[in-house]
Formats: sequence, structure tokens, C-alpha cells
Amino acid sequence: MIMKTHAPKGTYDLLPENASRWRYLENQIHKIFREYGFGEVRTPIFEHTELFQRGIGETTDIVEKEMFTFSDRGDRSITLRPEGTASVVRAFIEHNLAGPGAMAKLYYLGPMFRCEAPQAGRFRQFVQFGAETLGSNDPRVDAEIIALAVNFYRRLGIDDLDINLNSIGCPQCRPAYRQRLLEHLKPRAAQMCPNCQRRLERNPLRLLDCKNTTCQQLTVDIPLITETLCDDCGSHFEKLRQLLDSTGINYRINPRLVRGFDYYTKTVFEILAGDLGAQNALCGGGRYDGLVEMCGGKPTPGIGFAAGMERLMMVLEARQLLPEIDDRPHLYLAPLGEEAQQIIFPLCIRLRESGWIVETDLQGKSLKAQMKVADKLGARLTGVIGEDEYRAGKILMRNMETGEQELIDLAALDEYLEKVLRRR
RNA sequence: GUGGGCGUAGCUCAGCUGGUUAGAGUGCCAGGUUGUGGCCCUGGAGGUCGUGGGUUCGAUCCCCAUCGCUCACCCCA
Repeated sequence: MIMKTHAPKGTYDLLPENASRWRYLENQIHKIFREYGFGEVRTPIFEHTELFQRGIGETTDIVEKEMFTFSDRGDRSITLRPEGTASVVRAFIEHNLAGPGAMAKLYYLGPMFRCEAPQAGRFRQFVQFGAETLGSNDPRVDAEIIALAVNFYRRLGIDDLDINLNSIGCPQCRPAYRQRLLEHLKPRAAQMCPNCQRRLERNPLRLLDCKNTTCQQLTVDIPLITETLCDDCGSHFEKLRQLLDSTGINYRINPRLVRGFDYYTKTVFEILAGDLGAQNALCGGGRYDGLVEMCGGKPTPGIGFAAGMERLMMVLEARQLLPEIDDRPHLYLAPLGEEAQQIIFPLCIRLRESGWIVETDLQGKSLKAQMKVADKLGARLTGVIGEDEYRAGKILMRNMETGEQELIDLAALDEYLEKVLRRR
């Protein structure tokens, strides 16, 4: 039996260099959610399978074939979460956050799991962040969520966002639209791609965003959902558009935008970035006024979005929008010999405790080799203690940039560091 | 699930129509001053050529299978 020495398909290791970039992004995420008044929730990474079956929809691709599902020892069916909304809604119901007139603004950030074929920007374990606003059907809530997402990407320097907006109606008006759509499309079924033929009965709305060119041509003259919304949905959509206009967000109405989960009502949106390749959606979301009730809570309107971290990272990398993160040591301490090591080890620990980034040799390397390491690490200063310095109670400080050296009293080291360095 | 591309050193890749001990760059280690980095020079370590089979006097190279990675379809963040 040979150990497998590679991470499972569709997973990856984040190594120190990249992990610090992730930390930067995570900080930006926490920051904007705080500013917009969202509180963080951390739900379990696995849930009862039933939650996703009911929440996301039995007939969605995710539930049908992409979930990591297994039985625990008590023979309960457990599933690694494939998305975040269902868990947040579950927690919202479980902790009774839906008091009369109460609203909850929640966000999450963490790994999700879907067992699909990995490719660029798509993994089996991937990180999503997202937000959910529960308890208000006011279009201002929709606009707030969209503005938050848009401004987040803008802040990071992505300024050519393609913001797609649509309304897919509600249980009042969608069935009628669905019917009209069927009437138009059924006679043309023979010309459709096999996929769309299958979808025709089950979810005809999905035909609208088929990428097959002949399918697209078949639907050029179909009635648009935005023209058949009921009064409630229509005015909701109209108000949302006014609100977005008032905040200077330049979206575009895309009547073909439909989404993969069953729970959406009214508003749906997607934010795309051009240079992402096939997986070009940075985030997507929408309103789900029936979901809380479907999951066993009191009827509560809600809206949210989910965003992919890996994809965002790809865009930021490609456009060089990630800041240089300076983790270089302020000081490298180079001991020569046993006695110097005994001085330097506690010194190193003490200086770190006062806020300096300090590195030292732990292998007993030669001075030459230690200088090399200090250089490679990018240390600003290197402090050498050999036999001479040890006897004299001194330390030889070398400026790695200029090469200048000066011998100072060990007792005056703190003062010296304060003078020539600045903490990061 | 379907289709394309690719598996040679830690990393990025050469390896001409199959021919001796498989190479380069980079990284790593050591040396070129007795206690001093970057540039330069020298040396060294490191490879079951993804795996298994086949063809052949002989396979990293050709054929088959298999595994892995990757891109795309589908779907999605």
C-alpha cells in the first residue's frame, strides 16, 4: 500500500507566499461587510443532506450529482456544504433571528464542496464568501446587496465590471410566463440541442441562457419576462433600478439571466469579469422570498449573493492588483559559536516580543551562509555576534542595503533599532 | 459524463526520423580569505524519463492500456 502523496482531485494547498495574499483579500472582505453592517456567521462545513435537498432544489445539478454525501456512524445522511445560503438560513431559523419586524444582515466566508470536474477557476473544494439579508422585501435591500458587491470589486481595482440584472418574477407571475414561453418554444423543440430539449419541460427558463448558437436564435423573438411581471414584481424591479441609478452603478438589464437554484424570486444578478475565461462569473445572487418558509421557518423574505475567491484571485493576479506584502525580517541575527548562540537566542525572542520581525540561524551555519540567508530573506539589518563581540558585550550591525557596519553596545540595541527601523 | 492537450531533476523546460554513463536554466549545498550577502567562477547532491505491457538487437522517443494533471463542453461562484 503506497501512500498517495498528492492532494485529492480538485483541491490545492495554499503555501505561505499565496496564503498571505489570501489573508489580504479576507481582510478586505471583513472590512467591507463591517462597513455595510453585516455580521459574520460561521456555520458547520457539513449539514444534514436534507437541508440542501430542500433548500437548493431536488432537481438542480448540484443536488442531483455534485454533492459530497456520506453516512455518519449513526447512519445519518451528511453532506459537505455545496453553497452557503442554505446553512445561513438554517442558522437564522434555528436561533430565531426572525423576531417581529426583525432583520438580519449576515455574511460568511469559507470552503464549499462540489464534486464536479475541475478546470480553470473551478475546484472541488473552493472558497466562497457571500451575504444574506433576511426580513425585508424592500428593494433598498436588493440595492444594498448589489452595491456592496460592486463596490467591493471596484475597491480592489476591478473597474470594468459587467453587472447583469434581471427579475424572474414570483409564484404569482412566473407560471404564466413559463406557459407563454412553452407555447413559443415547443414547436421549435426539434431544432434545439439535446440539453434544451430535456430542459424544455422541467425548467424552460433555463433555455434563455443556453450558449448553443442555434438555441439562441430560436429564442431571439420570445416574450421577455420583464414585460410580463405582475404589478408587485414590476414595481419592485422598477424601484431597484432607480436605486441603483442613484448610486451610480452602471448595470445592464439582461432578460436572459436566469440562475441555477430553484429558490430565486424577483431580483437576480450576476457580476462578470471579462478575463476569467469560461468561468467568468465573479459573483451571483438574487432574492429568495420563499426559501425561509421552505426550510421550516416563518415566511421571511431574503436576498443574498455568493462570490468565488479563487476566481477573484485569478483576476487580481492577472491584472496585478495585489499589493506587495512585506513580510521581510527587520533583523537577522547571526551568531558565531556556542557562546554567541546562547546570547542571541533569547535576544531574538525578546525582540520579537517588542514587535520586530526577527530571524536567526537555527542550523549552525557559517557566517557566510548566514549572510546569504539574511540576504535571501530580505532582512534590513544583520546583527553579528562572534567571539570578539561576545567578549566586548557588543553586536556588529550591518545595513544590508548599504553594506555599512557599526559596532554597538548590546545594551543599546533596542535604542538603535528604534532609530533606524520602523515597525510594520 | 463527453472531448482535446500534457506527464523527463524541487521549479520551468530541452532531448533531432528509437542508439552508449539522460541535459540546460533556476533553486539547493559547498568552495574561491582567517568572521561578511548580492555579481562572477568552480565543484556537488538531486531523476524508477507517471505506471504496466507490447514492438525491437536496443524505447524518454513508436503502439496499447492504465493512472494523474490540465483545458473545454455541461453546470456553476
